[in-house]
Amino acid sequence: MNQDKEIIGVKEIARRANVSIATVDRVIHNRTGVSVKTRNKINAIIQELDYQPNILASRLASKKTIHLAILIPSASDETQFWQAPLRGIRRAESEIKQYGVHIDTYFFDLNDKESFRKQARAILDKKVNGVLLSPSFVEECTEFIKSCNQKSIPYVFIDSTIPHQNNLSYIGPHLFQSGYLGAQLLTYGLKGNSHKLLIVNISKEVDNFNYPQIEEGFRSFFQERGDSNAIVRIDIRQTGYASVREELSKALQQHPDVDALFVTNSRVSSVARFLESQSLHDTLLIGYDYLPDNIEYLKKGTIDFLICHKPEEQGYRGVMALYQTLVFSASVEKEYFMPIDIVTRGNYEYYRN
Amino acid sequence: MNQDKEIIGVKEIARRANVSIATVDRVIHNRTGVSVKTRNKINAIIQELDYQPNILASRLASKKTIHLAILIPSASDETQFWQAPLRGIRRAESEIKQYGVHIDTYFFDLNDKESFRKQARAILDKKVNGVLLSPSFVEECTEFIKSCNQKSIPYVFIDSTIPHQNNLSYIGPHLFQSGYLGAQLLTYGLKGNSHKLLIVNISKEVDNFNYPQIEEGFRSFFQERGDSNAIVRIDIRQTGYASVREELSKALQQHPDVDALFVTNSRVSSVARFLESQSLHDTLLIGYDYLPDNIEYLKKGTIDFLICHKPEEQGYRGVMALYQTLVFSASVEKEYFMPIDIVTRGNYEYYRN
DNA sequence: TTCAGCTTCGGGTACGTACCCGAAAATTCG
DNA sequence: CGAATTTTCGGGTACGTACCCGAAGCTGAA
Repeated sequence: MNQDKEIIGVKEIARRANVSIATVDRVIHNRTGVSVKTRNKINAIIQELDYQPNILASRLASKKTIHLAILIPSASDETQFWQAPLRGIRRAESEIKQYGVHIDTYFFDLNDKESFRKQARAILDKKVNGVLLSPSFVEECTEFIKSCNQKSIPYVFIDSTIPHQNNLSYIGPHLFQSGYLGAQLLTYGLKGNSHKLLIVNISKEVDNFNYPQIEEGFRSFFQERGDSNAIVRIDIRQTGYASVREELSKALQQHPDVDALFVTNSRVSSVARFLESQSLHDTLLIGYDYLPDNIEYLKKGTIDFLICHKPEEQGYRGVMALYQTLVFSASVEKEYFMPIDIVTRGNYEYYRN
Repeated sequence: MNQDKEIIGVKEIARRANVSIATVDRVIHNRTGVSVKTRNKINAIIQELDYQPNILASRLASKKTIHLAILIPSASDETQFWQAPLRGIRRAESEIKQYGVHIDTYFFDLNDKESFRKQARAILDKKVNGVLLSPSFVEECTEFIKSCNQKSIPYVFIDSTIPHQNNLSYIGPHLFQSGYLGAQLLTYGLKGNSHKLLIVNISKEVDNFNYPQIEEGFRSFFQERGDSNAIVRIDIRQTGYASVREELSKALQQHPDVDALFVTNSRVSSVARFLESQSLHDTLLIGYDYLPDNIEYLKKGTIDFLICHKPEEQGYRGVMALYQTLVFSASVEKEYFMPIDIVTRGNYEYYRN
């Protein structure tokens, strides 16, 4: 009804401060060449008027383009997980490329630490204004971000994190809580409180921050309740199906009375395949990520629940976080935890990554 | 690495066509005053160069503002549900108001059809370029959108829909599937397949498209499985707690062996309150929406699951859909189904509406 | 032929901000 | 005290598009 407040711009600020537009501009961009007195006066007016710069005009007038580098694992046959963050990154790119943002993507091999190092070096060789990366290898990554710190290049972690670093933001799951939820879902499906549960960890990496946190959350749920469940854990270091089958066979021979399995990552489809081959239809199975293979077993009922942390949105938000800080100097939450989504047969059709 | 194609603009088109920028502009906007010959020549060049207008410059130079009207229920004490869509609308507004979009919000009372009519008329009296509305009252809404059709004003439905209308888009849940999921979650928590289930519908409205769809989905799950559950349904037409208590008491006296309750909307907290007062802690309870009252009972374990359709995002997307079509003539999906989210004690902390 | 009326088109300014360049004022130094 | 710096500031142009205004050119009627 009422047209609220007039939109005001640098011109109005300049008029009120009795200075030129150029001076106001200098203050806004924290450039040098303004006396303290003038600067304060202008800042006061900006505060008072709650000035919001016109992004359109700003980006239009600015000639410089912003260069962002992305450093993530390539999506392999083994797990297509990283396709999703990449989709989110592409989506962000197409939204902001007309605003003068350019994105270069660098992939590394999750089985090859050296490839990470190499790509990291390649990024440092180019002039880059910000980096979005998955800190998959702790040591190599620490080295890389040391250089970024020196050059004052902001960087954002997605999917996993390294604690106590100078990263602009971490965008990803709260893994402890995610494991906790997995335990709750299993419990809900199992009557009584003395069961045998199997945690399955299929991964080449040993020195990883992630899985321990998930497992901790998982166990803590039962501790809180004082349940007398027996929880067994197995590690499978070779990710191919053959080795998964072998290790699982062994484990189930040793513990034939397992009621439920909890797989700590997206390779749950391998486990589902095994369970199906053994006609173990009543065993509960929970794992991670909205991947085609997993969804197939979800549909059939072999997998009961998938937990998912919106990987596509992680990519999207990661890029946007860099964009926001670099273009608007906007502040960003240091830790942005993704929702812990539950995907099941009844809602997978409408799930959005 | 390589700087792809040069970005070309109207200036370049004008140069190639040997005309002025103004003429190119006329062609782009289908304005009159250009000879057929010139028009064709320019169009050919636009095609050839795959010209993409610079949105920044375009919006900056254009003086006209777009007026959007929002027509949604006011958030009452009874249910704060509509606060969430409103938040999303405000968020969208703050993003695009600098692009020359103005939003006016009109609230109506869910207990008063006349208030809907009145606000609808108010909207039609003003010059409006697009409308976002919740079609809560079928008859009144049908009348309203008839006028919109006549005036060629695009309109978007959120949260619920009226089938076979000329709406630009529907943004909201797939209700059938949502009820289906509710049934699946109950089943997962109940061993065996012969239980007594109670569907609770607390609402003043009778002629509503929504609840029947949810119930249909709910029942269809058990039909598929061939379960022999007994499903009872009660309708509570007064939404205050007193009447909820009374009706539920009656129902539970008649059916003392109820194992689980499914509440078809956000008033599940009233039911939880009743169950708690009766110390019925083992009865499963599922309902809708991420509201403070509901979350309290979720934490305590009285409510087992809440199903949620991202109401905030519905508001946000609704506004953006109108913006996209009106500003960029972008096409929009006629039906955009929201995810059917499962909120429970283990993940409510990180849920995002 | 002249002039009114119409069609077709180009010049030029504006949108709000970024930033170059040079001028004026303040400061330092010999 | 004058000159050389340095600091502080304003004018003005550019970004790519929208759109006003008026100038040609053309048509047809008197």
